[in-house]
Amino acid sequence: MTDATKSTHVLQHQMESFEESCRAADLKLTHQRLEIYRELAKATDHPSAETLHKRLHQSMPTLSLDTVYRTLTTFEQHHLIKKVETVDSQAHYEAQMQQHHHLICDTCKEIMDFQWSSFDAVSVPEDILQWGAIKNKSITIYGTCRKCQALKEKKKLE
Amino acid sequence: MTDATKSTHVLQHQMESFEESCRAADLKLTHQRLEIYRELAKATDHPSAETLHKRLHQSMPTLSLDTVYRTLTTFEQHHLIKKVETVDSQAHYEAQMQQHHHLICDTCKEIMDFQWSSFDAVSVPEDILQWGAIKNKSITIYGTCRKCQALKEKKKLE
DNA sequence: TTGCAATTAAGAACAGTTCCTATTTACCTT
DNA sequence: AAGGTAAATAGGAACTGTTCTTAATTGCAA
Repeated sequence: MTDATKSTHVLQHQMESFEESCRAADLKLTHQRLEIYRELAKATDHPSAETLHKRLHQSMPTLSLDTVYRTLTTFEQHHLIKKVETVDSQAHYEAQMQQHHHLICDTCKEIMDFQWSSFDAVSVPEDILQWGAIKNKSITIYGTCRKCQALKEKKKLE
Repeated sequence: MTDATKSTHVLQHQMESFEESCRAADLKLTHQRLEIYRELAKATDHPSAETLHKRLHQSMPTLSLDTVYRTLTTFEQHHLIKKVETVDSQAHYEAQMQQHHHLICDTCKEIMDFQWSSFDAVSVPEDILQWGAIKNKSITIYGTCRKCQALKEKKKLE
C-alpha cells in the first residue's frame, strides 16, 4: 500500500457492497451512515471515533460525536467493520475485512496493514487445536518506522 | 500451562528477580508494589486494574484503586510488566515477559498464553523490513474455547 | 534514629463512551 | 407522489475507566 488513500473506483465498489450489506441487515441507508463508512473505508490509518468525527465535521457540521460512536458500534455488530486491538485508551477502527496483519510504530503509534500469505496458510500447533474452535489468527509486529528512526538519528546528532 | 496458578517456587524466583529489577530502577520496595506484582505474577488470566484491586482487597483493605493503576503504570514504564492489546475498554496486564502469544475466546473473552517457537524463529517478509526496525512480532488467535463450545452445544439441545 | 524524597489513600477531576429524549428521516404502503 | 411508522439522529446528561491533587505516611540513606 503505497498511496495514502484508495483509488476512487476501489472505494466505489466497496461502497456498493456496503450498501448491499446494509439492506441485507435491515439497516437504513442514512446520509450519516454512508459518510461515516466512506470516511473509514478511505482511511488507511485506523482512526478513532473522534478522528472520524473531526474529519467529517467540515462536510457535516451538525454530525454528532455520539452518532459516530453509535454508527461504528452498529457496523461492528453487523461485521461490516472491525475494532482494532491496541493498548490505546481510544478505540480504533478499520473497514478492511480481508485477512491482514498490523505493523505498529512504538513512537508515532501509527498502524499499517500488511499481508503474509505463507503465514496465513500454515495451521496452528497441535496443542492449540485442543483449546477450542480456531476462527482466525493474526500477527502484530512492533517496531520503529523509518520516519521515526530518521527523527531519532537527527536528534542524536544535535 | 495446565494449572490455574504457578508453582510457588517459580513465583518465588520471579519475585526475587522483580525485587532486583526494582532496586536497579531505583523503585522503592513498598508493600503495595510487592503485593500488586505478586498478584499479577501468579494470575494466568491477564487481569485489569480493577480485578487486581478486588483480589487484593481481602488481604489489603485500605489499598486504593488509584495505587493499583499508578503502580501498574510505573511497572509498565520500567518494562517489568506489559499491557495486553485488547478491544476491551478496560486495560489488561501480564507479568509474563518472555516471548509468547495469545488465544482469545470470543465468548468468555478469556485470554490464554501459548508458545509457537517455530514461528518465533522465522524472519518477517522482505518488504516489511523496509518499513523500519522490527522489535517483536506476536500472534493473536481468536476462536471459541472448549468450555464455551460445550455451553453452546447444550443450549442448542434445549 | 532521624530526615527527606518517594509513595500512598482518598476523593476530585478528566477522558472516552453510552444513554436519554425530542425531533427528524428512510422507506414501506398506497 | 403523500402519509404513516419504526428507526435513526442531535444535543446534552450520565456513566465508566483512568489520572491528578493534596496531605499524610513510608522506605531507606545517613
